[in-house]
Amino acid sequence: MKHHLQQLISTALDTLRASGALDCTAPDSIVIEHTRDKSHGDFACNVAMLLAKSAKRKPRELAELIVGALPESGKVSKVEIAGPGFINFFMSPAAFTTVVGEVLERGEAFGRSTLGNGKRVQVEFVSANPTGPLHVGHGRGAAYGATVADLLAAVGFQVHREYYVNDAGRQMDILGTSVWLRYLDLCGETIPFPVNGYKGDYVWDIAASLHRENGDAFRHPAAAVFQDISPDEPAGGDKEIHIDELIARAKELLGAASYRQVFDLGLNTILADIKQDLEEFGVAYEEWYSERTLVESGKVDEAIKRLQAAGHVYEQEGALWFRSTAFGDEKDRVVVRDNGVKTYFASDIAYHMEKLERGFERVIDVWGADHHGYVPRVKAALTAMGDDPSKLDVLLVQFAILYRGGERVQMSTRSGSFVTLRELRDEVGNDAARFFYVLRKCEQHMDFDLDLAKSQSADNPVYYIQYAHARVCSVMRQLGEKGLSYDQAAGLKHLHLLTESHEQELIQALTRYPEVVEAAALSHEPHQLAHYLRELANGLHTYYNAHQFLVDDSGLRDARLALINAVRQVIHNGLSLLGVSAPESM
RNA sequence: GCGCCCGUAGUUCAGCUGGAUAGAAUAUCGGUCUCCGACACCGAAGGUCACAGGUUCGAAUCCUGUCGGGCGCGCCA
Repeated sequence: MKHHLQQLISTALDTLRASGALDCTAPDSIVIEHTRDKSHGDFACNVAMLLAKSAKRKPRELAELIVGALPESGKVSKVEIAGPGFINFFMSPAAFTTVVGEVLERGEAFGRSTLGNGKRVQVEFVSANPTGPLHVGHGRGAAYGATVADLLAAVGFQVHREYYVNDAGRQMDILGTSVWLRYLDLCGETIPFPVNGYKGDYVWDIAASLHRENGDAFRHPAAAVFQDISPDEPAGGDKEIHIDELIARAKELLGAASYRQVFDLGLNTILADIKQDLEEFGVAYEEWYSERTLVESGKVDEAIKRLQAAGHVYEQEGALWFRSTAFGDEKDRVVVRDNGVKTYFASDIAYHMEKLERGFERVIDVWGADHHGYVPRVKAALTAMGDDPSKLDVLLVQFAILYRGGERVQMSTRSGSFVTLRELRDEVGNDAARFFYVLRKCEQHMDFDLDLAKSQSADNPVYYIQYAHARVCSVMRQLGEKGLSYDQAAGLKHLHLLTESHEQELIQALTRYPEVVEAAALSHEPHQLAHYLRELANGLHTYYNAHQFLVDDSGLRDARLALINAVRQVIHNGLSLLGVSAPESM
């Protein structure tokens, strides 16, 4: 509908310019808005006010010209000029009612479009280090990223969902070493566990399975493990040095092959858990991209060479630095440490370089907001290598704060007392979790009320929307029980009988759905869809309370049932994009 | 100290990227089932859009400053 009006205005402007009646610059885009007040018609356009200056005309005068040049349209019943120069469109009722048939005919495809033209977009999200189970912070990134990806796919982009697996690097070494130390403990050694080690119960579990399958094969006396190791923090030492020395000792005592075996058990166990967790959450990926593969394929060295060749790398104090300040970063960044180890940032540069090499026209990263400081340096690296940094969109997701019984749930990664995504899903269910996570703009700090999310009451927006869907299904069941029939084709022929204001409002809401999906996708704002669905559900409940659907007049009955079935379909489609189920009864 | 995000009804949040009288939900108060599911509906009340300037036909929205909250500023990942 909006697109249709844009066409009309655009044609009118072309006509005026061609005839010389108007001399002005072309507008960047023609904005058609839904009016807030129905006395202003159904849609309004502000183009006359925007062009007034360059056309050197008064807005209202310009509006007159445009309206005079508008081509005929069967969908428009009246056009008015109002206020400072708004062009208000009143649509004919028939322009809206055709949507009912469209929804029923297209079914699950209604709302989908080819707007994206098959352009390849990569969406990378979650990408949590496989050093432990996902927690509720990752959950928001998962729900948000999955929904953004699904929305983009719905409007015609070819979407590649990807999880970057940090299976190389120091944190993973710390995990592997933690597993080994717990294993030694299970072997009967007395092990003072490092402050910087991973202390979660899952590390014990992995160590236990290592011990179960290998007996004492990896056992070394505690004395040998800790001989000449610098003291840990409680003993007055540096916890970072302490853990690094323990990692080196593990590699030395175990040898490369055994160390890798312990390391991989930890990695694979946790990664399998993460994959299962996400799958149960309705989050699927096209690819799990391994950092280790990236390193082993030589991509990291290649990226550093490219920076070097471009003259943006220098050596200082034994380390290799990338001059990111030349591209707007706050300070230069190390890519190779003085001990020869490449930094995480180095693989990140290589990873993003490689993403663009794969030919994606858009690359979207969903990051936790605590990583916002990394945006300038990654973009700087792309610029330095001669890539186009504007192809990369980094979407920052704020953390959610959980509330239970009105009290803030305390979480601390340090003490290991974080709430896992799995615990959240078990407590409130997948549907509520998916919905609540995307109910707010991603850059908004969010309060997640656990009690509300699990309450099966009107207060809970998930149940409210799902109930609207179930309610339509229930009416259709009643239809059969009462021995009445429903003829969809006849219903579509009698849509003109739907003259009640509730019916008109519902029909107009249906016409908005494709616009909402499009806007939500392009602006990466799933909350727009969530809010829309709530309004649509409200429209249905209101209608239900005001009118009887199963009336004796078969024409009217068919028309009403066609309408509510169309509403049911749109609720189903919308919830499905959000990863939420649409039950037939509750 | 510097940088990024945020500040809208008692509370949680929208506000279609600068438009017409700032909207929902929730909480509070008052109504509605002999009726397709009351897991619902209707109504009332609730605001100096943090504050102060500026930009223009027009600002919650854009620019500057102040105040308040969150996060980030490693040869960690």
